[in-house]
Amino acid sequence: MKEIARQYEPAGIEKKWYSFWLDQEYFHATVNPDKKPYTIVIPPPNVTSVLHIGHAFNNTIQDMLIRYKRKAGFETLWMPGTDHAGIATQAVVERNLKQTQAKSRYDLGREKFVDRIWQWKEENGSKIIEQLKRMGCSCDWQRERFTMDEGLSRAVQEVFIRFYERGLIYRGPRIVNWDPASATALADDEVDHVETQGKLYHLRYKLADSDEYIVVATTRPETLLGDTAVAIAPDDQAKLHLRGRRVIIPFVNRPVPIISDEHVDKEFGSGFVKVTPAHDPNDFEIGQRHHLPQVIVLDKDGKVLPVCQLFDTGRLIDELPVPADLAGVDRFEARKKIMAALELAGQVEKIENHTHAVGHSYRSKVPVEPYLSVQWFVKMKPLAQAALEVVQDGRVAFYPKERFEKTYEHWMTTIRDWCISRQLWWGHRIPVWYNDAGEMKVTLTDPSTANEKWLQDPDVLDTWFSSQLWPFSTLGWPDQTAELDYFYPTDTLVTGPDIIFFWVARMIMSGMEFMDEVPFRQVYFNGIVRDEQGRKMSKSLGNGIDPLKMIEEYSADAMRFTLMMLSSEGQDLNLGERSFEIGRNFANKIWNAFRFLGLQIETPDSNFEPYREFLTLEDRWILSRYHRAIGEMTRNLDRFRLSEAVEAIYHFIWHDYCDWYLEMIKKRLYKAERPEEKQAALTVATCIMKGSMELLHPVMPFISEEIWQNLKSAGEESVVISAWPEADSAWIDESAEKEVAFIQEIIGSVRNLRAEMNVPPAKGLTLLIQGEAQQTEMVLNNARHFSALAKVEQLALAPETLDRNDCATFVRAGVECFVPLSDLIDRDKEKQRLQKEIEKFSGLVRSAEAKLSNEAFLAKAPPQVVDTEKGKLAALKENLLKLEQNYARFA
RNA sequence: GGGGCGGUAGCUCAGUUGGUUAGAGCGCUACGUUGACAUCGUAGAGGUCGUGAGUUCGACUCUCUCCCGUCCCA
Repeated sequence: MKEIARQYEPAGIEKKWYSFWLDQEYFHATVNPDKKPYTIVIPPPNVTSVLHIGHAFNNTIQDMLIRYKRKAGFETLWMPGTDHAGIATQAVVERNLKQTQAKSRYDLGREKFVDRIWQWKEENGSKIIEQLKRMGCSCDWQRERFTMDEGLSRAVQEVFIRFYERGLIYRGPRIVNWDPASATALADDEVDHVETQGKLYHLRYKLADSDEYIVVATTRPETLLGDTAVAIAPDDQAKLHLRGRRVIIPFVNRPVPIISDEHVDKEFGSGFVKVTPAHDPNDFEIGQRHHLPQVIVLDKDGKVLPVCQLFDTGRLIDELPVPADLAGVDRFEARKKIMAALELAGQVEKIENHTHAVGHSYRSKVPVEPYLSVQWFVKMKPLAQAALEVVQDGRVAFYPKERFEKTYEHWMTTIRDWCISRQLWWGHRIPVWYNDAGEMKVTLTDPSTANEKWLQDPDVLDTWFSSQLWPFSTLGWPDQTAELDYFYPTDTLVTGPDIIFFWVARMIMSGMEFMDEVPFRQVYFNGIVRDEQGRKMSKSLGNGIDPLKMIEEYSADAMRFTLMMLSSEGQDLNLGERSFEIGRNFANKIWNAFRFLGLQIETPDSNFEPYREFLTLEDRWILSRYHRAIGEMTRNLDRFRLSEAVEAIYHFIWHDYCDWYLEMIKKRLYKAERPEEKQAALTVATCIMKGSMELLHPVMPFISEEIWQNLKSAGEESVVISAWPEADSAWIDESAEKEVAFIQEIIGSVRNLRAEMNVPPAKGLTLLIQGEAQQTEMVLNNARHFSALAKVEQLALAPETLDRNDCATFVRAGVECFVPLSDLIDRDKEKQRLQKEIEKFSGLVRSAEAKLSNEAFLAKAPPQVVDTEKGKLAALKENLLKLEQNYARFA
């Protein structure tokens, strides 16, 4: 074979094979009734995103599954694409506009601004797709979709209309989570609760008809502008006499009633709670129960309105004046001003420190403002039932099961309606039209005529409203396409647990509603990638790892392998940059094993059948181990124990194949007596190497292809499409495995003795043995391995005349081993060594004896367990006895 | 406040029907370039399995208590 580099050089190799695969269209899936389909839809990354290590991890898992299934004979579709990401994308382009032209989106106007976002998307939106290709992802790029494609947009409009017609969508005034930074509503699950050090302000509210005052505790004094009641707990005996009386809101001097409501906790604060129905979700509900009016205090940017708006039963009935120096002031500034005024007026009782969880926008990170506004909602309860059932009965299986099923069940049973309207310009426009008469039409197209003008609802839909359709909208729905029929339901979804509600739950709901079938059969939740100290990676901490840098430094294969090796099912993984050495070193190891073969091979041949009669112990052993590795790898892939699958191939290649097998065949390769002996070893070695590349391919696609191509036979094309190996029990050879394990143990002991007695590695040794014929023969038959692996130059039965006093000794499985060391032996050291061995064995003997002398154990443990224990004890005792004899003789 | 998850070697983690001499990788120590590989080889040190109790002949494994960490929900 040609020259092979001493070190694996991945850069050129990765590029070469990826474009080969694309040319061959291996990743393109077609409707093929002769094969079973296997489908994964990618969690569409935002168009704004660049590949981070979390993406790399998530997509490595998907690629591993897809490549495995492709080799296992399925028609595999990995559907790729990107998400338009409403707020994020709009924010990026807005910022950009501001920086380059110092303009706002309002300066441009809606149409021009949206054009501009499209332009930005065309220029920048496929960055992450190119990065996925660098990783080796085998997506069907010909089918790539975008959530604002024409087809997917049609699916969104269609779903909105159908939901509306089924009475599942409604519009109304509600308290929503308002993001003042982006001036839009958010869904409940787009709010992060952040533990915040705040204050609890105790304020004096005067009673209307006396000079007495009560003390109200609040975390948000600025909302007192919108108070319409003060509430106490219904069981608060000390305060009940005040119910029905009126108090004066300080600062604005407006009288409001004292009511009682079960929401109030009499133990919290002072037991008096101010009620601000337009600016707090709980207060909103209290207001509903007591028919309180609502006062809107803040505008869409979180600033105090010039005049507050008083609503009653949904209608604006009055306007309340606001002190001039507060109008237009930001909510947090307003808090300071109001508190300063109250201090002056002597209406502050006290201020305490108070830690509480404050809702923050997951996008803009500012505190969310509960805000009364008119929004569109989807009723969740009717959809949740079916979605809950399919998970409970296993039609959708979660991995790991326990952990996320509980989370999912809890959410599904306490689910609240979903606010889907967003006050943004980038996204799917709500297909609703209004005329001057205040009438409303829900329809796909503009109903305007020459004499009647209809205006479309200005809002767009929540991004998740379109991504919830991803598993079927990408396959052509609402059209009944052949793809939809063939590939839906998809098989496996791989995603992070952080979007179980945002996305996973909603896909299940909409899948059940519109397809009458689950969107996927399995959901694998991957863990979160953290830094070495277990912290989340973030821009602000600067502890992120750039996957592309890792690919350049260590190779894509190395990155993929490392991620998979270090992650156990659903568990977070902690990672430092040096972790990727694991994958790089492994690739290099494989490369050199291949290089070793290459130096021996003229033309690669992995068919060892013609040499079957020349197969030796180690050949039978490695074939047996190989078939076990196939079984283990396959089983673990099938049950999503991906790190265990990867570990199986790692251990097999590195330790079984390289450490032992290749070392054991060297003599045959270099000094075979007959050419067939060499050929037998070489073809078995080649066969196993090639097979290992098949197993390795899902996780390390590039190096496996490179090596496989060098070992393939005529007519074979690519490891991408060659058949997944099958574990064949005919090749499992128990006796070969036992025999090799036995000689491995003795070789290990000789090496250990060499190290402990400071015998130089280069010095040959003599090994003399004594024991049962069956065992000693096994050792003698493998003299060539002792010579190659432990530099034992002479191996024989111990003669009667042996002077054991000159020997280092050890006992393994009943075989006594003597290594004459007359000139080298350090008697004190040897005694110490024996003493250590004796201690170890006597410990084991003691614990086994303790067990067996326990009457209860003998009576109650299963007989099989007792027998095993007895056998164990006998063997241990025998070893111990021999050790003690040797020790006695030595002294 | 409610719930989930985790606490096993210096570090990161396996240990899935209770019986193992409790494992792996990295790191560490010693030795070592014999014709694949120093991105390597050989050997070794290192753990009262968070705490306390309980169930059992037997607990890293099952039950409960508490402590610590972490995430989600209110």
